[in-house]
Amino acid sequence: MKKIATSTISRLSTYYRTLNTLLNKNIATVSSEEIAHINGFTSAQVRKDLSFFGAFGKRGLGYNVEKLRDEIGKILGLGKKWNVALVGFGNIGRALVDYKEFKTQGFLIKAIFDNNPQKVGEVINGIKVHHFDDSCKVAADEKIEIAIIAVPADKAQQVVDSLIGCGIKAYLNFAPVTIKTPENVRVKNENMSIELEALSYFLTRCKP
Amino acid sequence: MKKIATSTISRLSTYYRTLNTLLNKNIATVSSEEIAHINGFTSAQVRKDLSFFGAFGKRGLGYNVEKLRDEIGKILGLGKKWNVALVGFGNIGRALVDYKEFKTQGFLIKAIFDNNPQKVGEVINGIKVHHFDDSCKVAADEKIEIAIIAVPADKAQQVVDSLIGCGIKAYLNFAPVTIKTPENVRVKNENMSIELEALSYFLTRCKP
DNA sequence: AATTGTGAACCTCTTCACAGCT
DNA sequence: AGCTGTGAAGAGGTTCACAATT
Repeated sequence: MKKIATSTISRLSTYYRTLNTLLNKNIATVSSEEIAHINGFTSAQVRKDLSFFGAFGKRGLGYNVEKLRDEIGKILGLGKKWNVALVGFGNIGRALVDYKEFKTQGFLIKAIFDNNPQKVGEVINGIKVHHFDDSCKVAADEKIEIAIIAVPADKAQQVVDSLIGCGIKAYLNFAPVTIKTPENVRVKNENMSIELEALSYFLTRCKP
Repeated sequence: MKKIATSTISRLSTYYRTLNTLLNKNIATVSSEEIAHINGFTSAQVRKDLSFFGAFGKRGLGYNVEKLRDEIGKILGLGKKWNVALVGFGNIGRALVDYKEFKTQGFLIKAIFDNNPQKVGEVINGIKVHHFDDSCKVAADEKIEIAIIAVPADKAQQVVDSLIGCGIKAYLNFAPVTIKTPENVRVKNENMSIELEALSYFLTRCKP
């Protein structure tokens, strides 16, 4: 299969969200120009992104909002529910358990792992906190496909190494370190400090 | 000034973190090859990124860890403390108040804003929750330079519009919407669902 | 001998511009 | 007439490869 840029995939997510919003407003048809304008892209970019996966519009008319939403959902694999494990039940971890957006997009946290004996056994929103030693067994039982890494930076690599051994191939990493994985494993980073530092750079360089 | 790619800036943040780690291990000198290897980049990339800002190494020897760390810190504007406001005191907001990494990188949350009267007046880690109506006054008093947006998606744009009116020019946005701003204002997005959807795409497309 | 700093080559992503449908 | 879909052109970012330096 042709390789698709990660920037294209991330824009598809944005289009998906936009189309859902339009659908809630009972708007039936939309042009690439409108989708672009809402999100600050160009219309050519929108059409090009979609063209990698097929021809979903009608020339002269635009796109059917619901149909395009569903097509993008299919591309992104959002038709199914994904079983997610949360690793690390500190501040970030606790916030993520309550983050509504995950559930609405079909990402269901099915298990929580932590090493702290005081936390093990706790139940939040019906989700049980397990000791990390049991992660492989629980991951298999719950058919976990994605792990969210919310452990301290110096533990992140070993946690991921261990979970790769349990067969988990996709990670959302909140720890501020680069995690090394084999080719067939994917890590996405959510690094809040890096974004803040980009703002710091901007404010420092771009004084009025 | 020459325009620098945002990817370069984000890698500089990574180098900065790497150099701090090396410094803690009392390592005095490092090569571009080593920095690259730790983070999964190429050595040419590391040298090119640095070259936009100056010549910090010694040919044949490499870079002095502490000196390079300080130079990158200077580039990113990390020499000073940044005063940050947190807008929205829900799940995400509460987690961010306790997020240690912000403080260690010099980003100090000085004020919290929320509309909920039950939350207004609350004090966390010595930080007071103010009503959003008072945001301009408090932002001025606390010399706020950066705002973290942790409000629901449908409120994010109006919150930012209002804060731009108070003179805040840099935003870290956790709401899953595209925020429109004038040229001289910068928004960085921290969109966890987009990253998860990229993992969903990967798992769907790249089956073994 | 080792490693930097950098122009040039290369590759990837974005935008243009227009033929082709509706 | 209006808007999509797309090859080609353009812009931007990354890697190469080597002269310069310690």
